[in-house]
Amino acid sequence: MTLRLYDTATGEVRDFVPLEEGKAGIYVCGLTVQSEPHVGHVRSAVNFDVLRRWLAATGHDVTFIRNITDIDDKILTKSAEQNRPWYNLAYDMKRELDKAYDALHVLPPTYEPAATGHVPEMVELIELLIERGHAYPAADDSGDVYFDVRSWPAYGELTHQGIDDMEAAEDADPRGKRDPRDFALWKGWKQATEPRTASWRAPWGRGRPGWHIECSAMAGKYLGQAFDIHGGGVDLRFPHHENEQAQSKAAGGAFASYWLHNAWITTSGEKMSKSLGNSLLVPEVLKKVRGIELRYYMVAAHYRSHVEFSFEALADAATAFGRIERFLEKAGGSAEGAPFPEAFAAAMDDDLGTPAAVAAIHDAVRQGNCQVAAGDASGAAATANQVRAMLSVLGLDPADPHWTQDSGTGSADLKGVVDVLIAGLIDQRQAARASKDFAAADAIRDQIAAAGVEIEDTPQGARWTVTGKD
RNA sequence: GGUGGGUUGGCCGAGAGGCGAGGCAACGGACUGCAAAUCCGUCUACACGGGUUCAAAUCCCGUACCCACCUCCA
Repeated sequence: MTLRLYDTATGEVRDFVPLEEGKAGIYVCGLTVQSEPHVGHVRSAVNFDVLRRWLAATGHDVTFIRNITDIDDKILTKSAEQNRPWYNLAYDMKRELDKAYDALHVLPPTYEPAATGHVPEMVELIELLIERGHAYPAADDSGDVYFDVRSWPAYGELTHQGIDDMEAAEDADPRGKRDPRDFALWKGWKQATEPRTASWRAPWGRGRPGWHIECSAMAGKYLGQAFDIHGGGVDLRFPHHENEQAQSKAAGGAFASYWLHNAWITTSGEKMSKSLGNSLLVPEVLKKVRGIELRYYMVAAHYRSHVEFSFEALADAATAFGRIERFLEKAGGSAEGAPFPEAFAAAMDDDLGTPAAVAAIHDAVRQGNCQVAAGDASGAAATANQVRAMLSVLGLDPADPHWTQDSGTGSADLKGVVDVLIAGLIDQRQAARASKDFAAADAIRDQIAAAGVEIEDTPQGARWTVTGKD
Protein backbone atom coordinates (compact mmCIF):
# COMPACT_ATOMS: atom_id res chain seq x y z
CA MET A 1 0.00 0.00 0.00
CA THR A 2 1.41 3.35 -0.94
CA LEU A 3 0.34 6.77 0.10
CA ARG A 4 -1.88 8.55 -2.37
CA LEU A 5 -2.39 12.28 -2.26
CA TYR A 6 -4.78 14.63 -3.98
CA ASP A 7 -2.62 16.99 -5.99
CA THR A 8 -4.43 20.25 -6.63
CA ALA A 9 -2.16 21.00 -9.55
CA THR A 10 -3.43 18.02 -11.53
CA GLY A 11 -6.79 17.70 -9.80
CA GLU A 12 -6.36 14.01 -9.11
CA VAL A 13 -5.24 11.55 -6.49
CA ARG A 14 -1.72 10.38 -7.29
CA ASP A 15 0.69 7.89 -5.77
CA PHE A 16 3.22 9.66 -3.63
CA VAL A 17 6.67 9.01 -5.07
CA PRO A 18 9.34 11.02 -3.27
CA LEU A 19 12.23 12.45 -5.26
CA GLU A 20 14.55 10.49 -3.04
CA GLU A 21 13.30 7.21 -1.64
CA GLY A 22 12.71 7.23 2.10
CA LYS A 23 12.77 11.00 2.31
CA ALA A 24 10.15 13.70 2.05
CA GLY A 25 10.65 17.44 1.74
CA ILE A 26 7.63 19.55 2.64
CA TYR A 27 7.15 23.28 2.47
CA VAL A 28 4.05 24.75 4.07
CA CYS A 29 3.15 28.41 3.96
CA GLY A 30 2.98 29.64 7.51
CA LEU A 31 1.36 32.85 8.59
CA THR A 32 1.89 36.50 8.18
CA VAL A 33 2.29 37.44 11.81
CA GLN A 34 0.08 40.49 11.89
CA SER A 35 -2.62 39.39 14.36
CA GLU A 36 -3.57 36.56 16.71
CA PRO A 37 -4.12 33.13 15.19
CA HIS A 38 -7.67 31.83 14.84
CA VAL A 39 -8.90 28.25 14.64
CA GLY A 40 -8.65 28.26 10.84
CA HIS A 41 -4.94 28.91 11.02
CA VAL A 42 -4.34 26.07 13.42
CA ARG A 43 -6.49 23.75 11.35
CA SER A 44 -4.07 24.18 8.49
CA ALA A 45 -1.15 23.54 10.80
CA VAL A 46 -2.82 20.44 12.26
CA ASN A 47 -3.62 19.06 8.80
CA PHE A 48 -0.03 19.28 7.65
CA ASP A 49 1.22 18.08 11.01
CA VAL A 50 -0.79 14.89 10.43
CA LEU A 51 0.72 14.52 6.96
CA ARG A 52 4.15 14.89 8.42
CA ARG A 53 3.51 12.40 11.22
CA TRP A 54 2.10 9.83 8.82
CA LEU A 55 5.07 10.15 6.49
CA ALA A 56 7.40 9.74 9.45
CA ALA A 57 5.40 6.78 10.76
CA THR A 58 5.71 5.07 7.39
CA GLY A 59 9.47 5.32 7.32
CA HIS A 60 10.18 8.69 5.72
CA ASP A 61 12.87 11.02 6.87
CA VAL A 62 10.85 14.23 6.72
CA THR A 63 12.21 17.72 6.30
CA PHE A 64 9.38 20.03 7.17
CA ILE A 65 9.74 23.74 6.50
CA ARG A 66 7.11 26.25 7.54
CA ASN A 67 7.90 29.89 7.07
CA ILE A 68 6.96 33.04 8.89
CA THR A 69 6.17 36.18 6.94
CA ASP A 70 7.27 38.89 9.30
CA ILE A 71 7.20 41.90 7.02
CA ASP A 72 4.32 43.05 4.84
CA ASP A 73 1.89 45.92 4.25
CA LYS A 74 -0.45 44.94 7.06
CA ILE A 75 2.26 44.58 9.64
CA LEU A 76 3.51 48.04 8.75
CA THR A 77 0.05 49.55 8.84
CA LYS A 78 -0.93 47.94 12.12
CA SER A 79 2.30 48.69 13.89
CA ALA A 80 2.01 52.32 12.79
CA GLU A 81 -1.53 52.41 14.22
CA GLN A 82 -0.32 50.89 17.46
CA ASN A 83 2.65 53.20 17.52
CA ARG A 84 5.29 50.56 17.96
CA PRO A 85 8.03 49.06 15.82
CA TRP A 86 6.83 46.66 13.15
CA TYR A 87 9.27 43.98 14.27
CA ASN A 88 7.87 44.17 17.78
CA LEU A 89 4.32 43.53 16.56
CA ALA A 90 5.51 40.69 14.34
CA TYR A 91 7.46 39.10 17.17
CA ASP A 92 4.54 39.35 19.58
CA MET A 93 2.20 37.72 17.12
CA LYS A 94 4.77 35.06 16.36
CA ARG A 95 4.83 34.15 20.04
CA GLU A 96 1.02 33.96 20.11
CA LEU A 97 1.18 31.67 17.12
CA ASP A 98 3.71 29.41 18.81
CA LYS A 99 1.47 29.16 21.85
CA ALA A 100 -1.48 28.16 19.68
CA TYR A 101 0.57 25.53 17.83
CA ASP A 102 1.82 24.17 21.12
CA ALA A 103 -1.69 24.03 22.56
CA LEU A 104 -2.68 21.80 19.65
CA HIS A 105 0.51 19.73 19.79
CA VAL A 106 1.61 20.81 16.32
CA LEU A 107 5.22 19.68 16.13
CA PRO A 108 7.82 22.36 15.52
CA PRO A 109 9.02 22.30 11.91
CA THR A 110 12.50 21.13 11.03
CA TYR A 111 13.20 24.77 10.47
CA GLU A 112 11.02 27.86 10.53
CA PRO A 113 12.59 30.55 8.36
CA ALA A 114 11.46 34.14 8.68
CA ALA A 115 11.22 36.31 5.59
CA THR A 116 13.34 39.12 7.01
CA GLY A 117 16.19 36.70 7.56
CA HIS A 118 16.37 35.80 3.88
CA VAL A 119 16.41 39.07 1.98
CA PRO A 120 19.80 38.39 0.31
CA GLU A 121 18.47 35.10 -1.07
CA MET A 122 15.43 36.92 -2.42
CA VAL A 123 17.51 39.63 -4.02
CA GLU A 124 19.61 36.98 -5.68
CA LEU A 125 16.56 35.21 -7.02
CA ILE A 126 15.14 38.47 -8.38
CA GLU A 127 18.43 39.25 -10.09
CA LEU A 128 18.35 35.84 -11.73
CA LEU A 129 14.79 36.43 -12.95
CA ILE A 130 15.77 39.80 -14.41
CA GLU A 131 18.77 38.18 -16.14
CA ARG A 132 16.55 35.53 -17.62
CA GLY A 133 14.10 38.11 -18.89
CA HIS A 134 11.22 37.24 -16.59
CA ALA A 135 11.34 40.31 -14.38
CA TYR A 136 11.97 44.01 -14.80
CA PRO A 137 12.38 47.11 -12.65
CA ALA A 138 9.35 49.36 -12.87
CA ALA A 139 9.34 51.90 -15.65
CA ASP A 140 8.47 54.64 -13.17
CA ASP A 141 10.87 55.54 -10.36
CA SER A 142 9.01 53.58 -7.67
CA GLY A 143 11.87 51.16 -7.14
CA ASP A 144 9.48 48.24 -7.62
CA VAL A 145 10.45 45.13 -9.53
CA TYR A 146 7.76 43.08 -11.25
CA PHE A 147 7.46 39.59 -12.57
CA ASP A 148 6.58 39.63 -16.26
CA VAL A 149 3.70 37.16 -16.54
CA ARG A 150 3.64 37.40 -20.35
CA SER A 151 7.21 36.15 -20.44
CA TRP A 152 6.21 32.89 -18.79
CA PRO A 153 3.80 30.95 -21.01
CA ALA A 154 2.96 28.46 -18.28
CA TYR A 155 1.61 31.21 -16.03
CA GLY A 156 -1.76 30.01 -14.74
CA GLU A 157 -1.00 26.30 -14.99
CA LEU A 158 -1.29 25.60 -11.29
CA THR A 159 -4.83 26.99 -11.10
CA HIS A 160 -5.81 26.13 -14.67
CA GLN A 161 -6.46 29.66 -15.72
CA GLY A 162 -5.60 31.58 -18.82
CA ILE A 163 -4.05 34.98 -18.29
CA ASP A 164 -6.63 36.63 -20.48
CA ASP A 165 -9.48 35.16 -18.45
CA MET A 166 -8.25 36.70 -15.26
CA GLU A 167 -9.79 39.86 -14.03
CA ALA A 168 -7.21 42.48 -13.42
CA ALA A 169 -7.38 43.89 -9.92
CA GLU A 170 -9.75 46.81 -9.83
CA ASP A 171 -7.47 48.79 -7.65
CA ALA A 172 -4.35 47.84 -9.50
CA ASP A 173 -2.18 50.77 -10.22
CA PRO A 174 -0.87 50.09 -13.70
CA ARG A 175 1.95 52.58 -13.45
CA GLY A 176 5.21 50.96 -14.24
CA LYS A 177 3.69 47.57 -15.07
CA ARG A 178 3.84 46.00 -18.51
CA ASP A 179 0.72 43.99 -17.78
CA PRO A 180 -1.77 44.65 -14.98
CA ARG A 181 -1.33 41.04 -13.85
CA ASP A 182 2.38 41.45 -13.29
CA PHE A 183 3.08 41.12 -9.59
CA ALA A 184 5.66 42.71 -7.35
CA LEU A 185 8.85 40.88 -6.50
CA TRP A 186 10.31 43.90 -4.79
CA LYS A 187 8.57 46.92 -3.33
CA GLY A 188 10.51 50.16 -3.35
CA TRP A 189 10.85 51.96 -0.06
CA LYS A 190 8.21 54.65 0.43
CA GLN A 191 10.21 57.12 2.50
CA ALA A 192 7.24 59.25 3.40
CA THR A 193 5.20 56.53 5.04
CA GLU A 194 7.43 53.56 5.83
CA PRO A 195 10.20 53.20 8.41
CA ARG A 196 13.70 52.82 7.11
CA THR A 197 14.10 49.68 9.23
CA ALA A 198 11.58 48.01 6.95
CA SER A 199 13.80 48.39 3.90
CA TRP A 200 16.90 46.65 2.61
CA ARG A 201 19.53 47.50 0.05
CA ALA A 202 19.11 46.11 -3.43
CA PRO A 203 20.46 46.85 -6.91
CA TRP A 204 17.17 48.64 -7.68
CA GLY A 205 17.27 50.76 -4.59
CA ARG A 206 16.08 50.28 -1.03
CA GLY A 207 12.95 48.33 -0.54
CA ARG A 208 11.45 45.11 0.78
CA PRO A 209 10.49 41.81 -0.80
CA GLY A 210 7.08 41.03 -2.19
CA TRP A 211 5.18 38.24 -0.51
CA HIS A 212 5.53 35.57 -3.19
CA ILE A 213 9.27 35.75 -3.67
CA GLU A 214 9.80 34.99 0.01
CA CYS A 215 8.48 31.47 -0.22
CA SER A 216 10.30 30.75 -3.47
CA ALA A 217 13.60 31.83 -1.94
CA MET A 218 13.13 30.01 1.37
CA ALA A 219 11.81 26.80 -0.16
CA GLY A 220 14.76 26.80 -2.52
CA LYS A 221 17.25 27.41 0.24
CA TYR A 222 16.07 24.69 2.60
CA LEU A 223 14.61 22.09 0.27
CA GLY A 224 16.40 22.68 -3.01
CA GLN A 225 15.20 23.56 -6.47
CA ALA A 226 12.99 20.49 -6.53
CA PHE A 227 11.13 19.10 -3.55
CA ASP A 228 8.20 16.85 -2.81
CA ILE A 229 5.20 18.59 -1.29
CA HIS A 230 4.05 22.18 -1.06
CA GLY A 231 1.09 22.90 1.17
CA GLY A 232 -1.13 25.72 2.30
CA GLY A 233 -4.72 26.88 2.53
CA VAL A 234 -6.93 26.85 -0.57
CA ASP A 235 -6.97 30.62 -0.78
CA LEU A 236 -3.24 30.60 -1.40
CA ARG A 237 -3.58 28.71 -4.67
CA PHE A 238 -3.97 31.97 -6.48
CA PRO A 239 -2.17 34.23 -6.56
CA HIS A 240 0.39 33.13 -4.03
CA HIS A 241 1.22 29.60 -5.12
CA GLU A 242 0.74 30.30 -8.80
CA ASN A 243 3.24 33.11 -8.49
CA GLU A 244 5.67 31.12 -6.40
CA GLN A 245 5.69 28.36 -8.96
CA ALA A 246 6.07 30.78 -11.87
CA GLN A 247 9.04 32.48 -10.21
CA SER A 248 10.81 29.33 -9.18
CA LYS A 249 10.29 27.56 -12.48
CA ALA A 250 11.22 30.66 -14.45
CA ALA A 251 14.42 30.72 -12.40
CA GLY A 252 15.15 27.20 -13.55
CA GLY A 253 13.90 24.96 -10.73
CA ALA A 254 11.42 22.12 -10.89
CA PHE A 255 9.77 23.24 -7.63
CA ALA A 256 7.08 21.13 -5.92
CA SER A 257 6.03 17.68 -7.13
CA TYR A 258 2.71 17.75 -5.26
CA TRP A 259 0.46 20.59 -4.16
CA LEU A 260 -1.81 20.06 -1.17
CA HIS A 261 -4.41 22.55 -0.06
CA ASN A 262 -6.56 22.39 3.02
CA ALA A 263 -10.10 23.74 3.22
CA TRP A 264 -11.66 26.22 5.58
CA ILE A 265 -13.20 26.34 8.90
CA THR A 266 -16.11 28.66 8.37
CA THR A 267 -18.29 30.52 10.79
CA SER A 268 -21.88 31.35 9.82
CA GLY A 269 -21.15 29.96 6.39
CA GLU A 270 -18.31 32.29 5.66
CA LYS A 271 -14.61 31.91 5.66
CA MET A 272 -12.97 32.92 8.88
CA SER A 273 -10.78 35.82 8.06
CA LYS A 274 -9.01 38.65 9.66
CA SER A 275 -10.65 41.19 7.42
CA LEU A 276 -14.20 39.90 7.99
CA GLY A 277 -13.72 40.12 11.72
CA ASN A 278 -15.41 36.76 12.34
CA SER A 279 -12.35 35.04 13.64
CA LEU A 280 -12.50 32.66 16.56
CA LEU A 281 -9.21 33.08 18.31
CA VAL A 282 -7.56 29.96 19.61
CA PRO A 283 -7.36 31.03 23.28
CA GLU A 284 -11.10 31.78 23.23
CA VAL A 285 -11.96 28.31 22.00
CA LEU A 286 -9.57 26.72 24.47
CA LYS A 287 -11.58 28.19 27.32
CA LYS A 288 -14.32 25.72 26.39
CA VAL A 289 -12.43 22.59 25.41
CA ARG A 290 -8.97 21.18 25.90
CA GLY A 291 -6.44 21.43 23.09
CA ILE A 292 -6.54 17.70 22.48
CA GLU A 293 -10.31 17.88 22.02
CA LEU A 294 -10.05 20.75 19.56
CA ARG A 295 -7.45 18.78 17.66
CA TYR A 296 -9.71 15.72 17.59
CA TYR A 297 -12.51 17.88 16.21
CA MET A 298 -10.26 19.04 13.39
CA VAL A 299 -8.80 15.65 12.59
CA ALA A 300 -12.23 13.99 12.52
CA ALA A 301 -13.00 15.90 9.32
CA HIS A 302 -11.09 15.43 6.09
CA TYR A 303 -8.53 18.13 5.38
CA ARG A 304 -10.13 19.01 2.07
CA SER A 305 -13.63 19.40 3.51
CA HIS A 306 -15.06 22.65 4.67
CA VAL A 307 -15.93 22.58 8.32
CA GLU A 308 -18.65 24.81 9.63
CA PHE A 309 -17.42 25.55 13.12
CA SER A 310 -19.88 25.19 15.96
CA PHE A 311 -19.40 24.84 19.65
CA GLU A 312 -22.10 22.14 19.65
CA ALA A 313 -20.18 19.98 17.19
CA LEU A 314 -17.02 20.69 19.12
CA ALA A 315 -18.69 19.48 22.34
CA ASP A 316 -19.85 16.32 20.54
CA ALA A 317 -16.30 15.72 19.40
CA ALA A 318 -15.03 16.16 22.94
CA THR A 319 -17.57 13.57 24.15
CA ALA A 320 -16.52 11.16 21.42
CA PHE A 321 -12.88 11.61 22.31
CA GLY A 322 -13.76 10.93 25.95
CA ARG A 323 -14.82 7.41 24.94
CA ILE A 324 -11.33 6.78 23.64
CA GLU A 325 -9.68 8.22 26.72
CA ARG A 326 -11.82 6.19 29.12
CA PHE A 327 -10.88 3.02 27.31
CA LEU A 328 -7.17 3.82 27.49
CA GLU A 329 -7.41 4.58 31.20
CA LYS A 330 -9.02 1.23 31.79
CA ALA A 331 -6.81 -0.83 29.49
CA GLY A 332 -3.43 0.80 30.00
CA GLY A 333 -0.91 -0.28 27.40
CA SER A 334 2.24 1.36 26.16
CA ALA A 335 2.83 3.38 23.04
CA GLU A 336 5.69 1.39 21.60
CA GLY A 337 5.81 -0.77 18.57
CA ALA A 338 2.21 -1.66 17.93
CA PRO A 339 1.40 -2.21 14.26
CA PHE A 340 -1.31 -0.13 12.63
CA PRO A 341 -4.53 -1.98 11.92
CA GLU A 342 -4.99 -2.41 8.20
CA ALA A 343 -8.11 -0.26 8.09
CA PHE A 344 -6.24 2.61 9.68
CA ALA A 345 -3.25 2.42 7.36
CA ALA A 346 -5.49 2.10 4.32
CA ALA A 347 -7.46 5.16 5.42
CA MET A 348 -4.35 7.25 5.97
CA ASP A 349 -2.82 6.15 2.70
CA ASP A 350 -5.96 7.22 0.90
CA ASP A 351 -5.21 10.94 0.80
CA LEU A 352 -4.98 11.16 4.59
CA GLY A 353 -8.47 9.82 5.20
CA THR A 354 -8.54 10.83 8.83
CA PRO A 355 -12.34 10.38 9.20
CA ALA A 356 -12.05 6.70 8.29
CA ALA A 357 -8.89 6.48 10.41
CA VAL A 358 -10.84 7.83 13.39
CA ALA A 359 -13.57 5.29 12.67
CA ALA A 360 -10.89 2.57 12.81
CA ILE A 361 -9.86 3.88 16.21
CA HIS A 362 -13.43 3.71 17.46
CA ASP A 363 -13.76 0.16 16.15
CA ALA A 364 -10.66 -0.83 18.08
CA VAL A 365 -11.95 0.92 21.20
CA ARG A 366 -15.18 -1.03 21.03
CA GLN A 367 -13.26 -4.27 20.63
CA GLY A 368 -11.03 -3.30 23.54
CA ASN A 369 -13.98 -2.45 25.76
CA CYS A 370 -15.36 -5.92 25.08
CA GLN A 371 -12.02 -7.39 26.10
CA VAL A 372 -12.05 -5.36 29.31
CA ALA A 373 -15.59 -6.53 30.07
CA ALA A 374 -14.56 -10.13 29.40
CA GLY A 375 -11.64 -9.80 31.80
CA ASP A 376 -9.07 -10.22 29.02
CA ALA A 377 -6.51 -7.79 30.44
CA SER A 378 -3.64 -8.70 28.12
CA GLY A 379 -5.87 -8.56 25.06
CA ALA A 380 -7.19 -5.19 26.15
CA ALA A 381 -3.66 -3.90 26.70
CA ALA A 382 -2.64 -5.05 23.24
CA THR A 383 -5.64 -3.28 21.75
CA ALA A 384 -4.81 -0.20 23.76
CA ASN A 385 -1.31 -0.25 22.28
CA GLN A 386 -2.78 -0.24 18.82
CA VAL A 387 -5.15 2.57 19.71
CA ARG A 388 -2.30 4.63 21.08
CA ALA A 389 -0.18 3.98 18.00
CA MET A 390 -3.01 5.21 15.80
CA LEU A 391 -3.67 8.20 18.01
CA SER A 392 0.00 9.15 17.92
CA VAL A 393 -0.11 9.53 14.17
CA LEU A 394 -2.96 11.97 14.60
CA GLY A 395 -1.17 13.73 17.46
CA LEU A 396 -3.90 12.62 19.84
CA ASP A 397 -2.33 10.14 22.26
CA PRO A 398 -3.60 11.33 25.66
CA ALA A 399 -0.62 9.71 27.38
CA ASP A 400 1.87 11.70 25.31
CA PRO A 401 3.86 13.80 27.79
CA HIS A 402 2.94 16.84 25.75
CA TRP A 403 -0.68 16.54 26.89
CA THR A 404 -0.06 15.30 30.41
CA GLN A 405 2.52 17.85 31.49
CA ASP A 406 0.30 20.91 31.23
CA SER A 407 -1.58 20.32 34.46
CA GLY A 408 1.34 21.90 36.25
CA THR A 409 4.24 20.73 38.30
CA GLY A 410 3.43 18.61 41.30
CA SER A 411 0.30 17.14 39.77
CA ALA A 412 1.67 13.63 40.21
CA ASP A 413 2.14 14.24 43.93
CA LEU A 414 -1.33 15.70 44.11
CA LYS A 415 -2.81 12.65 42.45
CA GLY A 416 -1.33 10.46 45.16
CA VAL A 417 -2.91 12.59 47.85
CA VAL A 418 -6.29 12.63 46.15
CA ASP A 419 -6.09 8.91 45.56
CA VAL A 420 -5.82 8.26 49.29
CA LEU A 421 -8.70 10.59 50.10
CA ILE A 422 -10.99 9.22 47.41
CA ALA A 423 -10.07 5.64 48.28
CA GLY A 424 -11.27 6.28 51.84
CA LEU A 425 -14.60 7.54 50.55
CA ILE A 426 -14.91 4.64 48.16
CA ASP A 427 -14.33 2.22 51.02
CA GLN A 428 -17.06 3.91 53.04
CA ARG A 429 -19.40 3.69 50.08
CA GLN A 430 -18.61 0.02 49.60
CA ALA A 431 -19.38 -0.62 53.25
CA ALA A 432 -22.70 1.20 52.91
CA ARG A 433 -23.55 -0.78 49.80
CA ALA A 434 -22.64 -4.03 51.53
CA SER A 435 -25.08 -3.22 54.32
CA LYS A 436 -27.63 -2.10 51.71
CA ASP A 437 -27.65 1.46 52.98
CA PHE A 438 -28.00 2.81 49.45
CA ALA A 439 -28.99 6.28 50.52
CA ALA A 440 -25.64 6.67 52.26
CA ALA A 441 -23.79 5.09 49.33
CA ASP A 442 -25.42 7.45 46.83
CA ALA A 443 -24.73 10.42 49.06
CA ILE A 444 -21.02 9.61 48.97
CA ARG A 445 -21.12 9.18 45.21
CA ASP A 446 -22.88 12.55 44.82
CA GLN A 447 -20.38 14.20 47.12
CA ILE A 448 -17.45 12.92 45.09
CA ALA A 449 -19.20 13.84 41.84
CA ALA A 450 -19.67 17.38 43.08
CA ALA A 451 -15.89 17.59 43.36
CA GLY A 452 -15.61 16.56 39.72
CA VAL A 453 -14.65 12.95 40.32
CA GLU A 454 -16.59 10.18 38.67
CA ILE A 455 -16.94 6.71 40.10
CA GLU A 456 -17.23 3.71 37.86
CA ASP A 457 -18.30 0.39 39.36
CA THR A 458 -16.59 -2.60 37.84
CA PRO A 459 -16.46 -6.28 38.80
CA GLN A 460 -13.00 -5.54 40.23
CA GLY A 461 -14.35 -2.74 42.42
CA ALA A 462 -14.88 0.96 41.96
CA ARG A 463 -12.41 3.10 40.02
CA TRP A 464 -12.38 6.86 39.85
CA THR A 465 -11.44 9.50 37.32
CA VAL A 466 -11.33 13.25 37.44
CA THR A 467 -13.73 14.55 34.85
CA GLY A 468 -13.25 18.19 35.76
CA LYS A 469 -16.84 18.72 34.67
CA ASP A 470 -19.99 18.66 36.76
C1' G B 1 -16.54 36.64 -17.31
C1' G B 2 -12.83 32.71 -15.71
C1' U B 3 -11.32 28.83 -12.12
C1' G B 4 -12.07 25.38 -8.10
C1' G B 5 -15.16 23.05 -4.30
C1' G B 6 -19.87 21.83 -2.28
C1' U B 7 -25.57 20.35 -1.03
C1' U B 8 -25.73 13.09 2.75
C1' G B 9 -30.17 11.00 8.46
C1' G B 10 -32.40 14.82 14.61
C1' C B 11 -26.91 16.84 14.54
C1' C B 12 -21.63 16.44 13.05
C1' G B 13 -19.29 14.02 9.28
C1' A B 14 -17.18 9.78 5.70
C1' G B 15 -18.01 7.28 1.08
C1' A B 16 -17.66 7.94 -5.04
C1' G B 17 -21.68 2.23 -9.37
C1' G B 18 -23.87 -3.44 -5.64
C1' C B 19 -21.17 -5.02 -0.05
C1' G B 20 -25.51 -0.47 6.03
C1' A B 21 -18.14 4.47 7.81
C1' G B 22 -17.71 6.47 12.55
C1' G B 23 -19.27 9.72 16.38
C1' C B 24 -23.05 12.71 19.06
C1' A B 25 -28.25 12.75 20.44
C1' A B 26 -32.73 9.71 21.05
C1' C B 27 -35.22 5.14 22.07
C1' G B 28 -35.26 -0.26 23.55
C1' G B 29 -32.44 -4.27 25.83
C1' A B 30 -28.21 -6.59 28.80
C1' C B 31 -25.29 -5.38 33.14
C1' U B 32 -26.22 -2.54 38.07
C1' G B 33 -29.26 -2.05 44.56
C1' C B 34 -30.16 2.41 41.37
C1' A B 35 -27.09 4.93 38.23
C1' A B 36 -22.75 5.94 35.42
C1' A B 37 -19.48 3.44 32.22
C1' U B 38 -19.63 -0.65 28.80
C1' C B 39 -21.94 -3.95 25.32
C1' C B 40 -26.14 -5.36 21.94
C1' G B 41 -30.10 -3.47 19.05
C1' U B 42 -33.40 0.43 16.63
C1' C B 43 -33.56 5.09 13.81
C1' U B 44 -31.69 2.85 6.17
C1' A B 45 -30.19 9.44 4.58
C1' C B 46 -27.90 11.37 0.07
C1' A B 47 -30.67 19.40 -3.09
C1' C B 48 -34.31 19.01 -7.37
C1' G B 49 -35.79 17.07 -12.49
C1' G B 50 -34.53 13.79 -16.28
C1' G B 51 -31.23 9.91 -18.31
C1' U B 52 -27.56 5.57 -18.60
C1' U B 53 -27.35 0.68 -16.07
C1' C B 54 -29.50 -5.74 -14.06
C1' A B 55 -28.06 -2.09 -10.16
C1' A B 56 -26.99 5.22 -9.06
C1' A B 57 -25.81 9.10 -3.07
C1' U B 58 -21.85 7.64 -6.62
C1' C B 59 -21.81 8.09 -13.87
C1' C B 60 -24.27 11.62 -17.76
C1' C B 61 -27.54 16.02 -18.95
C1' G B 62 -30.24 20.01 -16.96
C1' U B 63 -31.92 23.17 -12.76
C1' A B 64 -31.60 25.51 -7.99
C1' C B 65 -28.89 27.07 -3.96
C1' C B 66 -24.13 27.72 -1.14
C1' C B 67 -18.84 28.68 -0.64
C1' A B 68 -13.89 29.99 -2.26
C1' C B 69 -10.17 32.36 -5.60
C1' C B 70 -9.20 36.01 -9.78
C1' U B 71 -2.95 40.08 -6.74
C1' C B 72 -4.31 41.36 1.80
C1' C B 73 -5.82 36.13 3.41
C1' A B 74 -4.55 29.03 6.49
